[in-house]
Amino acid sequence: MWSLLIVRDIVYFGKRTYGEFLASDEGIATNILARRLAHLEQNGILIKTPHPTDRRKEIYTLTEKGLDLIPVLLELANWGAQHDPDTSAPPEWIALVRAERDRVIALVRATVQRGGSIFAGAGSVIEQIAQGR
Amino acid sequence: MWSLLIVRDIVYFGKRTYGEFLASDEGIATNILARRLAHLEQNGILIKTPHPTDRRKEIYTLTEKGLDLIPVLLELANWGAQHDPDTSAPPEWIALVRAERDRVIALVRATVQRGGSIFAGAGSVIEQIAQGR
DNA sequence: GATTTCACTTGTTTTTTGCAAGCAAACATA
DNA sequence: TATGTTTGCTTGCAAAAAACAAGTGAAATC
Repeated sequence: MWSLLIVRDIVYFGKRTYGEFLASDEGIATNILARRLAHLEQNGILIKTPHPTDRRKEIYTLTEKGLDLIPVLLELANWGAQHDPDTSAPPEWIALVRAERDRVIALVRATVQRGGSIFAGAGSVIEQIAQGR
Repeated sequence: MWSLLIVRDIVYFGKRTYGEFLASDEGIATNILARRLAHLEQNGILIKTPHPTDRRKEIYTLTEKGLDLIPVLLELANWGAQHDPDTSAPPEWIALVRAERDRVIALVRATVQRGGSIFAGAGSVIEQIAQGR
């Protein structure tokens, strides 16, 4: 029941479609991914909407309930940075979260809500932080 | 891999022995519990020490790495309080965590480190909070 | 000395996962 | 317009993991 990995992929890397989840996410099996997505949708953590131009695709978006998992994800990343030797989180990002927790949470939330992510894509959180300095 | 439930039982309810974990924890199977404990021990999240008076028992204690999971647990509880209809966390506790996060984390950490817990036993965190007011 | 408690282990069955392939609808190309 | 490709799944089947039931030995209790 590690569905939190999907939420993490959305928040950190801006993954939004079935194919994107399948491609990354440390190699999840396609039937398991389908089940987890259905499960997350049933639990009101994300919703599926048709892609505006490509009607084959579905866009998975976090609900309020899903967005509220962001603090949990940040704490987990912080823990991993402290204790997991092969963590992938950039040290300056971890330091920023520790120093300005509330502001970072609000910024991440607003960014993800409008389709952005922490690390990937234009208008990412790290990009905004870099601009604002 | 829901080993976090064991850590939660330690932090919130002061569970420390195999039998205590087995009794609560929403009915975990005994062989699975043994495997999870071994796994947590291997990963340096908890350590097993012989009980001082009863030599049949083993005491499971959180390491520094394990104690550092406390913020994650508190965030999960906060999320559950917001969105899980049948959450068991007392509202006043959740409110306290939100209002004085850093102080609560430090207090919980110190309490668990010396064998206490948030809710159970003498000298629990909620008892200390009630005293200090 | 017999019984109970405690922390496990050892089968066995049931559920979950991983892998491979397939499928229909929608798009892209020619 | 015909053909091939992409996309989001589903379907069988083997492998791994979990739940269930019972047992074991050491240490405590009676």
